[in-house]
Amino acid sequence: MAKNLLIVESPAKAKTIEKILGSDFQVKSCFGHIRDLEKDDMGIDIGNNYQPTYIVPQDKEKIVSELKKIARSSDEVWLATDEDREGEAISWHLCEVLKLDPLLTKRIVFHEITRPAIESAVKNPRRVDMNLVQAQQARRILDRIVGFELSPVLWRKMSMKNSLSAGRVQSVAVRLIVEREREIQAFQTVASFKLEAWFSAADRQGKLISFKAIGPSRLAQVDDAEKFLQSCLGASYTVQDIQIKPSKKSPAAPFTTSTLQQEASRKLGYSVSRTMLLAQKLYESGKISYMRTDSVNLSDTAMDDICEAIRGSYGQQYIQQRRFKNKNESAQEAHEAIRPTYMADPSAGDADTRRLYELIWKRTIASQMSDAELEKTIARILISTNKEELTATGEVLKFDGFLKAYQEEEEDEDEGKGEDQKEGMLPVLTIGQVLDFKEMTATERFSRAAPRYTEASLVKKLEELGIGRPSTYAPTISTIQKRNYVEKKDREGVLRKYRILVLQGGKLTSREETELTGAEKSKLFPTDLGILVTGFLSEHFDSVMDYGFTARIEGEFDEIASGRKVWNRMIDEFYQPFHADVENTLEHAEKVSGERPLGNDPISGRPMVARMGRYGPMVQIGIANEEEKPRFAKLKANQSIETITLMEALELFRLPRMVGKFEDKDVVINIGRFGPYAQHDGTFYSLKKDMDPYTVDLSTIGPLILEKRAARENKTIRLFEAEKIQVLRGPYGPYIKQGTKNFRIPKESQDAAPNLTLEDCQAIIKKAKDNPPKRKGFRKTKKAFRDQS
DNA sequence: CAGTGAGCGAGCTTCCGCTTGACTT
Repeated sequence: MAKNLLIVESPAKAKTIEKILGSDFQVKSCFGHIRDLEKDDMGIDIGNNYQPTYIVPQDKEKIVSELKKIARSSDEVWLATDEDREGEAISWHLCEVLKLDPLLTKRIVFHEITRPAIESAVKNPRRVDMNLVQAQQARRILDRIVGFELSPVLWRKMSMKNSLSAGRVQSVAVRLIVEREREIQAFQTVASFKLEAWFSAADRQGKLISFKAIGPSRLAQVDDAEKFLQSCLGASYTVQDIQIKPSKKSPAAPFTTSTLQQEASRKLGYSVSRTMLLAQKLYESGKISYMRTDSVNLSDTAMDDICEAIRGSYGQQYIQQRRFKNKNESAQEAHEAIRPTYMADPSAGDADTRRLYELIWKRTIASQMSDAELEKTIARILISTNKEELTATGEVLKFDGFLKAYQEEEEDEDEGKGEDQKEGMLPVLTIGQVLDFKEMTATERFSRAAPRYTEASLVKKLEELGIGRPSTYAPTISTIQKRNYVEKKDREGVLRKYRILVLQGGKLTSREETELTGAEKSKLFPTDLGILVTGFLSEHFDSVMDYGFTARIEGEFDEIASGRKVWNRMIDEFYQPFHADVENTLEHAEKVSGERPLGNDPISGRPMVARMGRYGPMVQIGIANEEEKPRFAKLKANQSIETITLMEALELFRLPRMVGKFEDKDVVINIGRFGPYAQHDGTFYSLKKDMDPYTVDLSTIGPLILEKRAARENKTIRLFEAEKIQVLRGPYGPYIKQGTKNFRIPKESQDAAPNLTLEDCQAIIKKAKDNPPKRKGFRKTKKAFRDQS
């Protein structure tokens, strides 16, 4: 038995550290937080200075009892959780659970898993920092209060039934998307004309190449553009001035969680959750350092390793060591940047994992490489017939530097960027040279609204605002989609006409062309629900919904951490006004349904509205209390309460729809809880994605019925009719169905499913009933509790 | 599980931040 027990958060780290520390230490991991606030009564005694009640969640009981056991038989327990607010709190909870005195227990920290870092940490133990622990406790309690007081307000005041939620992070994330959408809707496109002239001249080898010069400024009206081109009729063009400017580009810092998610999205098209899943695999197999980090720092050993790799792959002249500073104020820097464990390690795993590894490898190596050196040439060209001048710009790469390994992907955030930037080489020009003119064009261009967020650009924005942490970006993005506040969608673009005026061969002509605009891929759109909930929360809880709220309270947490503020006083200052808003809203706010009048139904003359119903967005004909009952119809997936027209709404009432007879029985089409379906002979058949319930006919439904019927028969492996027992093929392999209940077949019998006898099946069912599956979650539900007693 | 949408009221839901597997019908 080892004398010392050392506890870290992550099991993968535990293994590495144990190797470094040798036989004196047994290193175990606690898998993150081991206690959390109880859920009943929020786990906070509001009237008693916000005293928290902590419990060990059910899924942590096992690890806690194991740690207790080992701690008892060890001489000394060392706490080596991460060096940030959460890590400090985990250490304190470990003290509480393992009955250690936080004032006496050794607490050590390191930011990198290297032998020198760990050996020096062990030589310099400190104690648990109770101020920091209290700052974490304040953070935890505030988040619980916000979440558990706001969510119930939504349950009461919103007109839909699903389990709505609100929180400090998720509600602001949704707000960003809702407001971006508003901006885009309100955006007024402005057209202008961009001037470009084409010339040709000889390059160094004497070969003629053509190059472009751009006009002095954009012209607002087509008349202005025409006038300008006209004024250039018969002009000659002379090089007036040439400027040569050296410039350089520097590599980006190594990856943090947020920048990795952004680049993997831009370069590889991965969702943030996919990136994190693959990164986790790489981390667990020892390929990369820890993947949830906000630090751009690299350890000294890593820097040496990287320089060695640069020397080997590119040569000494490509090395330029750099230390990057974090621009982010909210960063806690408990870990290193994300980097390969060993630069010499080749990539491995499946294609997707490999691509992510290579991205990390290249970004890491580039971060320690030389600047790229460029030479920019700017030539001013005079027009003889007017006072304007044109500018031709060329860029030449003198030394590639880090660009040899890695180039950061451009972001398409701002409008107009990119178009004028693709600069190539200019031919050799001399001052006074008269250029060979080919043509001049004025092309109509349009201003663009800010782009919709992608998952990754939303993460970037949240990080800038200091909202959320590396471990929560991906889960937050999932939550707001799962709650149906936000949808990730593609949108087809529309064709738009634009004009081009051309001056060529002494003649001015004009033509019209079309381009695709507004096409979107994997962008985040707010749903009607998201819009409605955000509007409600912003109206009644503006302080929490403020983009600066998190930054402000983080400042207060810092004051608690430095001992200048008492945690429960800070909570009280927040809680009093916040709770008053909650009470006030519960008492006075109207129920919200987002109702929007559409006009009158031309047949019945009754009023029609679009609004949020209990089961989602819908349109309604008539009013509830009238003699004739109202009629209802659900909105289609791509429609919204804010934009649906009377005509579109009337269309929706064409369901349910009889499309004819199949095998002498009626076929009726409708939309139900689980989407569009056909009903035939008492059986339901879900329509496929490409089948439109409003237009589909018997020629599509007939084959669908036959196909689903065949699939159903194919699903049955064995059938014991008398006992109502079936062996069926399911998405997770074969399973047994008795009446309406399903039973899992043990792994060892799965291959033998086609040969299972009735007795085999009954044995499996009996065994399953005797050993009910364990419930997951923090505590047993009340229902499960009742059922037991 | 598949024609809901009012209102009543039982019983339910809900947060953020640390960590990984367990396990699905």
